[in-house]
Amino acid sequence: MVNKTRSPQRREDALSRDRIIEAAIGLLDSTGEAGLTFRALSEQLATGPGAIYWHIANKGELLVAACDAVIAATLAACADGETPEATVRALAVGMFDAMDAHPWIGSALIHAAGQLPTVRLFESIGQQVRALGVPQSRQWAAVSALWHYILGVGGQNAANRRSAQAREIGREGFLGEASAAWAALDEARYPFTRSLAEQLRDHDDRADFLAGIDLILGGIKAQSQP
Amino acid sequence: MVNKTRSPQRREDALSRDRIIEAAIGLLDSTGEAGLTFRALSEQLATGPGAIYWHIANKGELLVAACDAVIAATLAACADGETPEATVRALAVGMFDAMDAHPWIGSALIHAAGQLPTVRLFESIGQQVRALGVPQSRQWAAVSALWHYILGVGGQNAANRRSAQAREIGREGFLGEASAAWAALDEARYPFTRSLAEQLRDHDDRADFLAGIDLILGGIKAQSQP
DNA sequence: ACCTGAACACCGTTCAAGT
DNA sequence: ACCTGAACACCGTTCAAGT
Repeated sequence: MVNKTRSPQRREDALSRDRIIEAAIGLLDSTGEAGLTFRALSEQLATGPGAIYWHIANKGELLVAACDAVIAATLAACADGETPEATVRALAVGMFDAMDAHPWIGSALIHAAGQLPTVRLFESIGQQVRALGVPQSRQWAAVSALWHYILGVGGQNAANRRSAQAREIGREGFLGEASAAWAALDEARYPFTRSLAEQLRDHDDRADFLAGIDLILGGIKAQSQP
Repeated sequence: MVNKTRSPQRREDALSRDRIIEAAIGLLDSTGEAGLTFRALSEQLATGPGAIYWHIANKGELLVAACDAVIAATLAACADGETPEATVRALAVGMFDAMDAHPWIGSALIHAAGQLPTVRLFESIGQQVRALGVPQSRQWAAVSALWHYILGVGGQNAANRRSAQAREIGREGFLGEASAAWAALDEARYPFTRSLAEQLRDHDDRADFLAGIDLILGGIKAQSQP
């Protein structure tokens, strides 16, 4: 009759690392990076700010843990494609959608350099690059290009979101303003940017992201068979 | 005898937007992003924290302005190469070195989404992509890929620097630890990352960065002549 | 016009004290 | 073992008061 497993029978509402991370993700999603404070978090968990420190060392660790929970779930949900290329695309799209649903992931990933969530992602990309048949000596460059590109897009999208949110305009309003600003640039100094003003307003983030992935995949292929 | 230009004859040590930005850059370089506070800055300028607000709206604007000063100087110093490809490489290397000398630039650029410094960089890349002969319909994707890649590397390098600085180990110490961590990963779950542990320790950031640029340039060329 | 510096409303984090 | 919440040492920003 004695329960040998030492799973403690806690009150339903007991604090735990996982419950804290879950609440942190919710707070980050709903109020953005600036909205995650130990006071707001502890209020949501019906406790004091100090309680959280029993389970988590500091805010940095909390952010990395929240990021890792999302990344792990995202990578696990990415189905393998028919070809390595298709799998890379599925992985990239999965990451894009995760960063779109959780705009704080981009900057969290950058701050988590070298830690668990980045290793997960690096490994997933690396396995597919291997599967593509890229020779050893060029694997590093190939993974690095895909990796930095994905992080760059994530960071940029997150910044755009934050900017739009701060000024209480939606995606359309943000793109409209940015497009107008580009159109108003000095023709002599900014001819290229100016010419893309319209394209900026109408572009599709997701499709453009994938186009970039394909471009890099094309570069990888071109290197292998010159 | 009357001086019609209204350039005021200020005391040498009068505050100005430019002097504030200059001091901010110095503080960011020497103490990192966390070291830039209005108190530290005003102390360095021998004034009170409130004085700065007469010249600059808030901290965000200060960071963008500091970033813009560095970017403008960097782009101006990039010499044109013999070919568009060479110019893209010169531009990329210039940005890499700037981000290496001022590790805070990476995250500042990401936060400055859509503002002056990013427009400058976008324009510079765009003009070279045009010069490469990329057709209109593919210019956006090409610029976007280079752009996000450069930002991604900048953000990542900045994070690595900050991490190394926080733990008071140098670049070698940081890479040594990271390499050891990769080598200690579970072979079954992280075969790719594990296999690159040694390469991580010995790699050359700058050369790898350029390899990525070349890979993307290769992808752009491959798209144009399939 | 430009600067001063105290004051306000926040932070992350610590820690004695409780259960 | 786990939680409480007051307290500490900071922030960015404001603003009456000065020159």
